[in-house]
Amino acid sequence: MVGWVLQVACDVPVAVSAAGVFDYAPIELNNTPLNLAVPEAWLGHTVLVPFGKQLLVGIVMGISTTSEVPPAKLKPIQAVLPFVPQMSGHWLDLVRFMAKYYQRGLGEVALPALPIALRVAKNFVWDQTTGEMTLRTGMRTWRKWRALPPSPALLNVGQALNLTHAQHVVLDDLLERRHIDLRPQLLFGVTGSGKTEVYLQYLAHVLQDSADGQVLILVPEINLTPQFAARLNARFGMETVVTLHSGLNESTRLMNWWRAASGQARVILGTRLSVLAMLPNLQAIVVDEEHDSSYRQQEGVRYSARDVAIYRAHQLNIPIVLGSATPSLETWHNACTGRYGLHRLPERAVKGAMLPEVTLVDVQKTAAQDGLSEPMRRTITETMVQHHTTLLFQNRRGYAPVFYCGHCGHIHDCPNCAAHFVYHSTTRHLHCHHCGQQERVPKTCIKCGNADMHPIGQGTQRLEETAARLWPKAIVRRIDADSTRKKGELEDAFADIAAGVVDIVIGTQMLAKGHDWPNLNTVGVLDVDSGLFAQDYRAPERLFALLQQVIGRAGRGQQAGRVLIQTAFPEHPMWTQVRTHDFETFATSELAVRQQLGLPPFAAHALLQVAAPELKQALAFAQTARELALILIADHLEFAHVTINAAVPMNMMRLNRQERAQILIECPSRPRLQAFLAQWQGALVAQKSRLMWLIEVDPAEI
DNA sequence: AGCACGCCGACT
DNA sequence: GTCGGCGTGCTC
Repeated sequence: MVGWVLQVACDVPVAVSAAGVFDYAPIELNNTPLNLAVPEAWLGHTVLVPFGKQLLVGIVMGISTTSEVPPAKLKPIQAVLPFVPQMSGHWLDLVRFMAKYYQRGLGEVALPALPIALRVAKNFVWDQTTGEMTLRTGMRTWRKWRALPPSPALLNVGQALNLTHAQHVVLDDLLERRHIDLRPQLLFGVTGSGKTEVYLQYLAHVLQDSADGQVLILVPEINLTPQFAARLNARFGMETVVTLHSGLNESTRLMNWWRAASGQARVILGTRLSVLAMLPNLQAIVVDEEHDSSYRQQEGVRYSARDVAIYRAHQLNIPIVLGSATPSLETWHNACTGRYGLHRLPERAVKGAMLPEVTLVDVQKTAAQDGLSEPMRRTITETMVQHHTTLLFQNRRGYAPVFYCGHCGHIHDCPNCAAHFVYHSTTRHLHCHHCGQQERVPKTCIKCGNADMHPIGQGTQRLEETAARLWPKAIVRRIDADSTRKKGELEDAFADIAAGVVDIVIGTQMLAKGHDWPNLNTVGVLDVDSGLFAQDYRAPERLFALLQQVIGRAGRGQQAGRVLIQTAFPEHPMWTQVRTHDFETFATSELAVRQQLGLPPFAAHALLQVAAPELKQALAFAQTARELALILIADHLEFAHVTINAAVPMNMMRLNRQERAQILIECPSRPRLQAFLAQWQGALVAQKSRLMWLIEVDPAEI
């Protein structure tokens, strides 16, 4: 018997093993130089292990000379996987940190970081002729790439754009600080101020510093910003750059991940999942649009890719740049207090381009017919006459958000969720936007049998219909999640808009991000009033950011842009800062409110979420959890400032036939909250409840 | 989470 | 007589 064991992380829930690792006996295997004499060499290797009746992929997180498990129960590992690069010690530390911070098992964090093809044990097969282990997909491409050295970066400075004075100042400052000031650096630049060019030239310098260094660029959604990838390819070379996002097919994703993890690719452009990629020689990180909610993983481990990126940079002692026109209040607070560096780009980079003029249209005074007020219609017509493009922002897809019986007043709701059905004219069906349920439109009311059924309210489809009716000659394009299901459709629409051939673009927030359309000089904002009064404390922050992004699409070319916002509440204080593009005043007043109420960033939050077929079951478990928490607090002096709120039904109480309840936990000190959560988690696991529950750290919504 | 075992209703 | 429903229990 060998005197030590391998601690292997497998993707099983915390309820199975709080630590998330399982002990296995190492054995001598063919086809691997790993042996029993050098235990440390096994660390970070991806292995195949028997687990119950199944075979799982796991990662060796540690080695130990002792084990809680009786030796007779220890199983031997089955194989060391030959295609997966050995994970670095830094990467293993990152996984340990995340597991601890987000209260999850090591395997739940570590395995989702691998491409799907590598997580499934069945994908690994023994080649009968050679006796070697092979992968079901991607072997040919892998053989092509594996022997290649790190790709050289082209660093074609000839392609670099000329910087404005302000961009120069920021770039020089960032470059100067990159070895001496490793605080995260916030690049606070208005829309159209040329943040991207600053990132590119900054990263070019970082890549010049070392022959095999890597840089990571995080973006919220790659599909919406294909220009970014094209620009990186042009600047650094196709061989140098890889993209990592969930839209890639499995084999491309596998290969791109492998090229990043082996150190071959030098520039990694990716969405939130790429922050977990193994990058053996990472030298700098850029997080573009750092405030964007897409950085939050909503399934599995609920991490914030931005926060993980900041940890990663700190851990490696490398610089990180966060960019935004509307930073998150956490980030802004850190910049104001000096924990982060702050760099400003207050003006647009295109010569003469100004931030657009913003006008409010009071729809209480000027009634909006079919959602469009008279001033809005006139402005659209004027814009068309000038051969420019109007963007109408309607942040609600479908035809109408409510399907209503005029006789009895019944509203048709989704049977699975606590949500109204949305009427879609394209499919002539009622859709649930939460669970995907679709139903035929009932001919008569299901409640009273009357045939007086009609859609109420406005979505993008209805607006598209209205626009086509009011401007029959106009070329109208609707862009939302429904209009762009087919591959390539979105790109085509974007190309048309960029070419300036579209008169009216109608879209949801999909349109708000990152596009540069010089011919677009009018933006109409419809129907955002609900955001002014939402109950979530982050709602004003989100609305302000969204409005700035949308407004920022106007007037990026030579012509001045203009923005019309329809509202029934023109006296609402937020409009003053929206009209003057004054993020700083907005942020200062919001932060004052947060401080007064003891909300983040002045306190740390966590949420216990429980789901069950019946609300009372969910509430009962939450109630038990609350009592366990109160006992912990009573028994531990250090938990005195942890506040446990009442167990309440969640905002979206019912989702997918599951009733949901939650408890909010607040604490002024993050380390204490962490310590509390760890103990509470243990007590909850010990309940052995079969209900679905989880702890979310730093929840986005409460 | 998977995957087994285990004990009760409608079926070739 | 069995096929299969999902309750309960285990996985180094």
